[in-house]
Amino acid sequence: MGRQDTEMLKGVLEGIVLAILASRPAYGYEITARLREQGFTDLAEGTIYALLVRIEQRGLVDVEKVPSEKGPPRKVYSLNAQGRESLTEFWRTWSFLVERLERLHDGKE
Amino acid sequence: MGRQDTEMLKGVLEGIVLAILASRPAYGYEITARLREQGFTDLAEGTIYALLVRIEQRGLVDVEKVPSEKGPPRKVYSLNAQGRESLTEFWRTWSFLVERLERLHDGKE
DNA sequence: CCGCGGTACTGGGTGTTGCTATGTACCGGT
DNA sequence: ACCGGTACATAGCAACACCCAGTACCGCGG
Repeated sequence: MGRQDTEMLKGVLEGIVLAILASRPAYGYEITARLREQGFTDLAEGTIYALLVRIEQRGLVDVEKVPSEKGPPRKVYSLNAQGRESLTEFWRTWSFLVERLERLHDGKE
Repeated sequence: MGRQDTEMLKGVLEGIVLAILASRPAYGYEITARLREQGFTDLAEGTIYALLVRIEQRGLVDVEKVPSEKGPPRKVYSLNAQGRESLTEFWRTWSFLVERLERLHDGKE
């Protein structure tokens, strides 16, 4: 992926992470790995950690430190009520965008 | 629209403008007005002008100055070959994103 | 036993982008 | 003569994803 793609991720990536956490709690390293498997091959590791810090500071997630068998303790994030609200809001905005762009793609205006 | 929305526009807005120019040439003031009509109510005027300057510098559009009946001359932008290529690339990335997010929304992973 | 690779998190600095705010300029109607 | 709508330009700001380097913990092979 190139320059344009990384710009397009802005804002969207947060929604993606919230959506992942909505299905079940997860920690940074795991999220990065999963996203890379799912096609975001160039995703930088530091990006996810920074994003997690941000959404934690905004109170969208709860954090629990869990010891790992294979390295330093994991910070497991889980979506709380405010996070679910934010996710709903994200889907609303996302749907709006998708709808607008579909119209543009079909050349309706 | 709020904070999240403006972040989500990043990168996408360029694709939107390219798509608009693909259907027919247009000038900045006109593009801003059209986008506002189509739901991007909070779109700042300066944003479009800055964006047009950028895509011009990257050689994606051709520019022609056309006198207006109601004000200063318009700078009419039209998509050139390179711009069409860039637009195709944009749609490819966009489709990828839409596909990923659809999967997340349907809770498939 | 010691380095090495995999796991896991952290932090500083950079570039791109959209927003805010302000300024310039042209025109017609009152 | 002024005001509002048309039309463009730009300097400064904040947010975000990136790059890069560092820290730390573990098990394994030499």
